[in-house]
Amino acid sequence: MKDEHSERSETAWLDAEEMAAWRGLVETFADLTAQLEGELLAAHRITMPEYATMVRLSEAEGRRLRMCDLAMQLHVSASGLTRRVEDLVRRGWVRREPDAADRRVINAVLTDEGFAELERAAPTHVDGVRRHLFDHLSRTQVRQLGSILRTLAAATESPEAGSSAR
Amino acid sequence: MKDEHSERSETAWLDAEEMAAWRGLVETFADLTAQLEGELLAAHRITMPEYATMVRLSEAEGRRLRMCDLAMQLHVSASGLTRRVEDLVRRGWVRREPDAADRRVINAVLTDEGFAELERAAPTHVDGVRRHLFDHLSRTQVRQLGSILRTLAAATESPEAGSSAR
DNA sequence: ACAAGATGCTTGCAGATGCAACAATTGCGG
DNA sequence: CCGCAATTGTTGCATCTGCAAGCATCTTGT
Repeated sequence: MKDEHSERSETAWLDAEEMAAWRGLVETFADLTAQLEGELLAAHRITMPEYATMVRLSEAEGRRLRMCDLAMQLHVSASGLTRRVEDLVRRGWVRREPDAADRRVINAVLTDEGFAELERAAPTHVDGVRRHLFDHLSRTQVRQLGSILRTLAAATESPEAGSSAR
Repeated sequence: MKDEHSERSETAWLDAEEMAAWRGLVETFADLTAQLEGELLAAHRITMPEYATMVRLSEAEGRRLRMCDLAMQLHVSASGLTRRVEDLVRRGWVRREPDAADRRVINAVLTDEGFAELERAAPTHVDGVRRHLFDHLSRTQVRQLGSILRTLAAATESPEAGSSAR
């Protein structure tokens, strides 16, 4: 498969439809996140990374997560998370607790203040997502988008056949 | 349409389908860009921002763009672009030329070496996009995605009616 | 039980980026 | 024609992030 575009010097270019879709995706996503980031920052002085961090903690069992698990979920390096949590601790929204079972581990725990802050900020974010994204899409389009994303998620997690390099 | 979630003080939460779509979008896009960035870096020692910069220049009239216009297209600050171009100049891929008509202006010009490098790197990027994105989607899905993105682009650029806050 | 390797976290350092301040140039109103 | 605001770009400073190194702790093989 994919043999018809054996790349000579000429690359297997994306056709017009794919190109437009790709460009649009990058552009749209950039705009969208910039908007959301701006609104959240203006209304609550919270950055998106901070928000995402608190969201993950709020959803975790006991509102707590090991640093390494949290880093994994947030797609950031361990060192990056250390500093981010440092900051959240300084603001009183997160507490650091050593783990009883494994003394290497530090648990990041969302404080009551952090949870309250998150409850205040969430509407801004959710409204932003709705206003900038879903309000413009039909029910059908939302379903289609969901289907597309599920397809991609499935493809990514499975053995990703198709890559010749492994 | 969609009037059932009139937001009172209670936030209009995203329903399960919207929530999944939003999360999936963020997650998928992050994975995708990380992959592409990694592949481009491994194969050509070029970062995505560098690549995007050269692409924009290559598409411009005379392969040149005023710094401010380029910054706009790339969604970066003027200062950020100054440093990025600095680096590309150091690598011989971009040249800086004062503008004859407006002496405040510096034109960033893609050099022949830069263009050649871009021609070498583009296949890696394009293949990545195909492999990680379009190969997993049906023709119909690509069309749907394109349609969704066009809808959003149109909504973003027009007076964005629907926002109660302005 | 012990040594070696794996795992979890932090810290030093470097790179990328934005904002504010600044300099140079242009354009516009009177 | 003059002066002042707007535009264009660069530099200083702060922030965020990742990688590599280092330390502490856990796990595994023998």
